Amino acid sequence: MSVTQLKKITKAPQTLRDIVQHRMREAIIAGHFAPGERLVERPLCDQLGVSRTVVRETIRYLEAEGLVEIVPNQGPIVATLSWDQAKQIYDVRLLLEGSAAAACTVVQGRNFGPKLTRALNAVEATMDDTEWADLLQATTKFYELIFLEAGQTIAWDIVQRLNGRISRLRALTIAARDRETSGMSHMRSIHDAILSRDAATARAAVEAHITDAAKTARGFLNADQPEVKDA
Amino acid sequence: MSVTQLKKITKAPQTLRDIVQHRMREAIIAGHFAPGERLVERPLCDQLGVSRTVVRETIRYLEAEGLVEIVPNQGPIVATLSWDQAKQIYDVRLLLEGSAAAACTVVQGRNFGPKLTRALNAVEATMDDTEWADLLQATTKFYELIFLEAGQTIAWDIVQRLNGRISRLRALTIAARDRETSGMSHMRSIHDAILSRDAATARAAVEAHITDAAKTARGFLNADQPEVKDA
DNA sequence: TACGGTCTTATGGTATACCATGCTTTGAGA
DNA sequence: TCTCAAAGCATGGTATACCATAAGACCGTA
Repeated sequence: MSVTQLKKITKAPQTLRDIVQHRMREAIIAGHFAPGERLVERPLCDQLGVSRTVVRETIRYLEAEGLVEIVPNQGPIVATLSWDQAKQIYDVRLLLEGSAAAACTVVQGRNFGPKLTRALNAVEATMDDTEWADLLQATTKFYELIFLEAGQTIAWDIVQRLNGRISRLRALTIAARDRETSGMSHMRSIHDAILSRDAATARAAVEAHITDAAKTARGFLNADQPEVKDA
Repeated sequence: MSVTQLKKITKAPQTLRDIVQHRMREAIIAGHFAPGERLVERPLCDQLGVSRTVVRETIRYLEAEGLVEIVPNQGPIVATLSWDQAKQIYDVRLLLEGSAAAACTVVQGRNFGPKLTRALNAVEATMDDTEWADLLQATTKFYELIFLEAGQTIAWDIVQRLNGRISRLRALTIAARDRETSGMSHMRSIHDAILSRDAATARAAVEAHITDAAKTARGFLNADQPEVKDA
């Protein structure tokens, strides 16, 4: 391949901001920062080895993403998550992912089936991993395939952003192994329904998957912070 | 009310960033900047009378919102909108707004009816205004009531953000007066269905409203930029 | 005249120093 | 021990200097 030359020309203009953004997002999602924890600029600069400008811009971006909140006269903190918010997020995912799966049954191309099957197998393969991040990534890839095949890139962006906000919950639900087996069976149902082009069943399977995850998550979140956030 | 005292204590910690952010967002949404137009930092600093830092952070935020795109090695431009993207946005709105209206039929409080009626009347009142922004705002308020009553604040955030990205289209569709009357009748249907707690009809009315708007928008966008954006 | 290489310039990107403000904490005095 | 003031700290905000790069102008040569 002459990709080498092309790569050189189209060389990744990955800016420092992008790297820092990615790193911080990952750090928050991975739970490296606790929710509510303050994100003090200058220490972050030291840790990351970049200037304040970069950190500040990154924080702005993550604020817009909902991963970071700004406390007036105090600065940025890692966004906290109430059960009410989490429930709303699961509700939106229910709509978007259900719709994507249904659309996918109609518009899927001829080589989509094998790809989806491979993705499902990848999920199953990571099931026994000790590293929960791998399973999370495999699951993400599975859904990404569905959204992209349905041509719903914007909805996928929204879902990904929402997933970032409930990443801690997702990690917790994954840690619950008993749920995983049911999660796996749900995903198999989704896979089968899509390949047999059964829109209604596909949507139902997705909704079952998410409802199940939400139910598991609720237990954790209620135990975590039982107090109700006022309006 | 002792609001005065409270106001003083809780005095708006509105930072410069917030102001600039708001101003620029409004400017883009109002069409003051053309899509694809470059947002050169230093001139913006001069125009707004602020430093580059503020402008840059604002641009990061708007980038995350999807209002601004970054062209590698060139800098930020006002986001462009292809018909495919617009269609996706209308599709997501279809799901979220339909769902909100349906939920609203169930959970609405006793004083919600009058409020919704007032909002509907406000829309009708602005119908003859020359200023399209007023009608847009009244329409927004109408839907906001529905989302908040349904307790779907996150979905409302998403819809608002999406609306920002298709603001030009919304302005154009509003300029088409013939659509407005039908839009008004659609909103009246939504209003009536919600108040009579008829979920299915409410959802259908919302979907009719959006589908209609999308159809009108399509004409404008196809005329605007017929070329297809490559993947 | 046309082509190609170099130089300038404008812009994005980064780093750093500085000031004002508002918490928070700590310490001194009552 | 309690209270209040002052100092420290973190942030918001600003200005500026520096580098890299991309685009365009300019000039020299064929």
